[in-house]
Amino acid sequence: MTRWVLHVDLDQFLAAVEQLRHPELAGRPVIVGGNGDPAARTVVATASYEAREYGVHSGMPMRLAARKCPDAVFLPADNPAYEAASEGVMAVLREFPVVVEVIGWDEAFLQWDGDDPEALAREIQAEVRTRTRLSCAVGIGDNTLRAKMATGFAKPGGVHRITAHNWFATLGDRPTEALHGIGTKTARKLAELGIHTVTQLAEASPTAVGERLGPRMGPYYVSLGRGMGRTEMEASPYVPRSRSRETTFAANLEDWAAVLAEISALSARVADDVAAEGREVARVGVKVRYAPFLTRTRSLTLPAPTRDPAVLEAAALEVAGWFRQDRAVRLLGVRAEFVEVSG
DNA sequence: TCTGGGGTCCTAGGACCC
DNA sequence: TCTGGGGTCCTAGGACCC
Repeated sequence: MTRWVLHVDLDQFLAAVEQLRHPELAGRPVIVGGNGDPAARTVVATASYEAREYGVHSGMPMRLAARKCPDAVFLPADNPAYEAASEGVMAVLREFPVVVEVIGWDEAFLQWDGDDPEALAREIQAEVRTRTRLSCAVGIGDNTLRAKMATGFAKPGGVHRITAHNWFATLGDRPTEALHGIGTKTARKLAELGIHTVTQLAEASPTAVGERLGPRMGPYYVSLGRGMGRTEMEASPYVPRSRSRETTFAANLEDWAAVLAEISALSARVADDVAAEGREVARVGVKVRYAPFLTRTRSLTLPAPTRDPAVLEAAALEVAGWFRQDRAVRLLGVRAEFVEVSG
């Protein structure tokens, strides 16, 4: 028996859910994001495979997506529907003799001790398809990172295995940015240290990288290069650290009174979320994005933890008062940080 | 190409205390 | 009178991910 980690990743999840409940959209380019307005100031959440053929992908500005694929069907994001679909999939996964750690609507890690992980992966794919009509890719690894990286080779709908045996053969020559956890900024800093590939990162000195990228992050990045990851999954339900609400306005706010009105509205929504959570808030933060794209955040530790909506609103308004008020505002956000729970 | 919304964790500096 | 080193909390910002 060997310990395996399986990474289950649903294919084009949001678009797939929409195509299932609107069968006439099957086979058509579907783009989900924002309020469904292709001219809105937002980005693509998920594009169906048909839309991807036009060069549309997640994170792309919606207007650009509309230009690339004008005949696509544009749909607003319907989060409750995706949450429900996700629950259905996770319930199927939990019926297998595995430890399931949910890491997003469309992703989960599975911990399994056994001998034929490919067979298990195929069974899971078949069962998920039968019960939910959704298709998924499964990455197999000897830890979370390798399983997650394997999924990239399994999409769409396939199975792929990466372990210590083929880690460097598969990824050694790839740029560091290919690794889950390394983005553009970090890749650039690593390049300044002469580290361009996964193999170079694996062979780098953790201390030297730490001097440039931080005492914890430096050694962590080197461990990513070596393909290190967790082998124990956490099945206990996720406990959020914070709740936030934010809005980008179709037209910038020029008037500070309007800003304050929005802050009040956002804090009311956050207070509702907090109440649903049944927990107390320790800190309140406000985010302001000015035009063209300058973002500032300020926050405040409350004198005493609370879930009182009036106190949360007063705190948000106080923090909002610390910002400069003479520039057009593109986005506002309010965030509540919960009192830490121990254990 | 004019860049969402909802999150997490890390870093670094300053305040404050012993 | 001047100075130390360590620990903890607070805060703003950065980076990354789905």
